[in-house]
Amino acid sequence: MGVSIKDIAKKVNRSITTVSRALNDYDDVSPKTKKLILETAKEMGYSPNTFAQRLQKQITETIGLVIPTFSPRFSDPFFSELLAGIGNKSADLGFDLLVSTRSPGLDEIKTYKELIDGHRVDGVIVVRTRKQDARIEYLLENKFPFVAFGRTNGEERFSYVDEDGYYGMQLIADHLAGLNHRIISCLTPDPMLAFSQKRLNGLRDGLAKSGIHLQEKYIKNGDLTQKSGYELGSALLDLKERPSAIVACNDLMAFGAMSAAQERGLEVGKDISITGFDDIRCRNIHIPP
Amino acid sequence: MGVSIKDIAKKVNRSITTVSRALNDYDDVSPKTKKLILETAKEMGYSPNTFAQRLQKQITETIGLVIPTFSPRFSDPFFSELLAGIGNKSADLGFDLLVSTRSPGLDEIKTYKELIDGHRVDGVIVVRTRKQDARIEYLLENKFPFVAFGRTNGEERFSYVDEDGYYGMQLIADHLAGLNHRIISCLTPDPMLAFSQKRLNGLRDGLAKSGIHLQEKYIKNGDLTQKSGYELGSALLDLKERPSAIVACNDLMAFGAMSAAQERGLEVGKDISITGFDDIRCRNIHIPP
DNA sequence: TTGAAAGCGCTAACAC
DNA sequence: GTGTTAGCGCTTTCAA
Repeated sequence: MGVSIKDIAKKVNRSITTVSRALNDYDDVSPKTKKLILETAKEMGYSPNTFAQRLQKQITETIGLVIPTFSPRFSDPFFSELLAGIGNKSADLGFDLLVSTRSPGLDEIKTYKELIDGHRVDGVIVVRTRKQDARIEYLLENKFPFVAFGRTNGEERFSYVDEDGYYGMQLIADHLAGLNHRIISCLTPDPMLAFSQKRLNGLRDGLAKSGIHLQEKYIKNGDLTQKSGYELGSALLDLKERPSAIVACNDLMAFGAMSAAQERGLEVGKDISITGFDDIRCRNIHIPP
Repeated sequence: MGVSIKDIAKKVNRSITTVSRALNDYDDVSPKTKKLILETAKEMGYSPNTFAQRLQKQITETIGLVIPTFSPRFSDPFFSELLAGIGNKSADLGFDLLVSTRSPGLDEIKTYKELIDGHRVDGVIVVRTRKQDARIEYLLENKFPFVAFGRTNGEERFSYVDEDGYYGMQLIADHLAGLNHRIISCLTPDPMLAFSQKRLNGLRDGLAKSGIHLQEKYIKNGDLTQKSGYELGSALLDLKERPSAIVACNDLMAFGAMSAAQERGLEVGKDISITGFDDIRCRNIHIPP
């Protein structure tokens, strides 16, 4: 094990109390002693035992993040950036980030239980909020601090960060209506995800304002991957009555749909309109001519 | 705070020692007492304070993972799957996974220092090994347990998990030579990455066996992204003497190069050969006709 | 300005 | 089989 305040205390001939105070920059330590202690500490390569500190202070300085892995959304660049953002900010604030990856279901809830009951984290971040979210129910029941990325279905009993998918989709609807599209299709994610319905509703309502009806058969559920976008896009484009616009609920599916269109000799942006949602980095290479 | 063994001890009228022993399933506790204690514990919703346990046992049951974020390799599906694999396995083994995201450089090393000196982790996983790797030097110097994903430059002073990129590229070289390609190009990642050189050497040596010389001007450094593959691929395809094959060091760059080829009216798999490396999931949608 | 002592929740020698 | 005691490394009253 490493150097402890006890070792420092012995070396400088002071009590561990004084050492602790000096180290924590209390002002009831003489400048001289403080200086001596600080120097000795550095010299001896001291660094505090996190667990001892946390046990004593009864806090963890740790944020929990359980990543749901069931759909490949996990490997979405959007998600990676989210993780990087959370990771960097946590580190900057001096918080540890405790990450688990679990598939939705019992194991997932069990992981939350362990984090909470074992006092391992001060709070958690819930990502990929679902319409009916067992994780959130559990946290709410246990009055445990958390922030969700995405709202659940209209409820606001907790803190969240979210984008306005409903409004965003309306903008898209307006844009497409302005381009005189009549048959418009939509690629949605797993309907269980909270943002799925919001975006779909936004599109539906937005189109309705322009007198366009979004037909059920032109709505396809995918899993947010490029592959899914390609497959569903292909299916849509092979319909007798082909849609003239494809609205994808995320960028990755939009890319997939673009591939499908190109494969059929369609020029994206001219013969067909395809929209995404996220603004991920690699979009540039897919900008239509 | 939650229930402690003290609370249980009081309730069942036993010493905390006995409670601790019962909870840890020692066999010097009478079955009756053990049963009573276990039931009471469950009833009271007891779960051990992880920090107290760790402080006492002097272990952390935690693995550290510092993700380098400087290049977008981070949002590579390949990398996401790696993370999911590490995350799931850690959880299964009862280990916490402490994740930081830092750009290579001083902050990164500082983060390692903090993890190690603060006794926060039992060991770390080093990912995206570099040819000259300050992280590994630091860990080696401090004799701290770690495993690297990828070897450094030929050295084997530590444990690692790695693929045989040299051999893999030779297979590719053989394949391309068999297709009678003469001008072959290569898209590499940042040369600072350990696997970069291995793969390039494998390709170079493999081609040499078939009497093909891999020319320097046909080797382009990118950053492993699709965008990078697109840009470098475009540059290569716009050369007067256009290569008939593009060997990308990862799948994402290969996809980018494919887009570049398609944009120029080339049919991938017929007019030009393009190879990747990784076997990421979404590859399917890019299978040439 | 400093130190002694208690205690965070737990485990583990050592007695009885 | 059970309890007493010490101690992991640290912070924080309370006295001096």
